[in-house]
Amino acid sequence: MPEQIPTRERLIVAAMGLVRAQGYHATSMAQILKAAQANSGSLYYFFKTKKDLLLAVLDRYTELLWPTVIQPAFDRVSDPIERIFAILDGYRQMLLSTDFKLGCPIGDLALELGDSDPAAREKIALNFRNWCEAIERCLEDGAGSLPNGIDRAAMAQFILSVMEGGVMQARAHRSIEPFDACVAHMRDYFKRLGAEARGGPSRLDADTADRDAG
Amino acid sequence: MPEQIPTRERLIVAAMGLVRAQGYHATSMAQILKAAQANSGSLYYFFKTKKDLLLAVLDRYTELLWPTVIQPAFDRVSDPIERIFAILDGYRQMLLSTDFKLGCPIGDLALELGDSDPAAREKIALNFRNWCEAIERCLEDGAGSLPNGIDRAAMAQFILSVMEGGVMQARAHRSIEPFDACVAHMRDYFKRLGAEARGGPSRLDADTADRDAG
DNA sequence: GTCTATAACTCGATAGAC
DNA sequence: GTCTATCGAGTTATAGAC
Repeated sequence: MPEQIPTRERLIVAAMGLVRAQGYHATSMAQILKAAQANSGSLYYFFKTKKDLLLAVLDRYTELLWPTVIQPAFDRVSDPIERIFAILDGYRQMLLSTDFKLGCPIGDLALELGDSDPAAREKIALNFRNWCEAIERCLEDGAGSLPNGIDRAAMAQFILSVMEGGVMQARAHRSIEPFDACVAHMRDYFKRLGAEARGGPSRLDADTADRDAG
Repeated sequence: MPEQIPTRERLIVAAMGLVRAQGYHATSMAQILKAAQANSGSLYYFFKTKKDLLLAVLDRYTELLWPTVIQPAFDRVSDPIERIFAILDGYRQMLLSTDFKLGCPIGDLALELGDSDPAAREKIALNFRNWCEAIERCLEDGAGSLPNGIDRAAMAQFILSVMEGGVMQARAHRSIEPFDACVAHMRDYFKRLGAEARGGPSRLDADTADRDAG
């Protein structure tokens, strides 16, 4: 972290890294100061409290979502549904490259903080909403592979939940298997949704129609 | 917490409640002592460190899984697949009854602690494994509603991940909607798996067969 | 097993010079 | 904006009497 970078920026980056690796409460201001090579006076010049620094970190994550999580996946893949799986694969690569030490920083904070700080929870929810919006865009662009009238917002929430749960399980077991199982079932689910989209919307809704077809 | 309950037990129960509500690092030994109406000397007579108390709490969760999470759901419902959804509904009721303040205590600790304490992570993983085993039993008993040769362990992992992710999202948004969206999609997925089980395993694997049927 | 007192340290945050 | 020095409270954990 070279010296020409502004102090405020060094503090945010240092806090981001430490909070992500250790959690919020487990990270001390002293650790952040050391990592940022800054002094206590500077930190409290920019941020009134530790909580305010956390809020700045959460704002930074909001800014970083598209350039670091969404856009790289979109650049690699053009098919709208495959873009969703490219985003998921980004998390997979992170799990592997950090030996399961790092997960989703927003998910970590969501569960550690709960509702203890309403402002932080709001920013966490905003990060989740933005993630879902990116997925919704993919679902919209890939509507041809989905049944008509599907609730894309609910589907995006489902995909986010599967990702967060899969990352949690992979870290807890220090194995990529649970995450891969989640993605595989997600793929299977998409396949079945796609089959309905191609075969007509009423087929799977009625058991009799199903038996007639089979 | 009446006085006739042994001190060691009061300490574990107090720690369970506080850690669940606030997290591990945010909970101090002083808080636990006050809640358990015990003194520092007693606590450190039973538990060498704060971490050891946490391990005892995690052991307690292992003991409580069946009597408090699985069995009540099994008692309410007899259909094997519906038992899975009864377990999920237990988490739904908890979210609502606590106004989204409490989630899954194991999931919370999994993300807060990460791999910072290997012994704790192992016990967390054990709790997840036991949860999955209960689900696997349901999948086994309801095998008639599922495609032949489905990987039940992977499916159970998927269901646990969906639950954990759904609980996280519901708490972050202080709304039951994300959780309900997860359950609804899980139901839809089961419906489609059941349709395949009834209609034959090859139907959804081949696009041509699908178009012929529709 | 339980009690009080406290050690030894770290915490978040502040003061005030520069 | 940055520095050093430090405050007061809170932290985990221990000592030693009972």
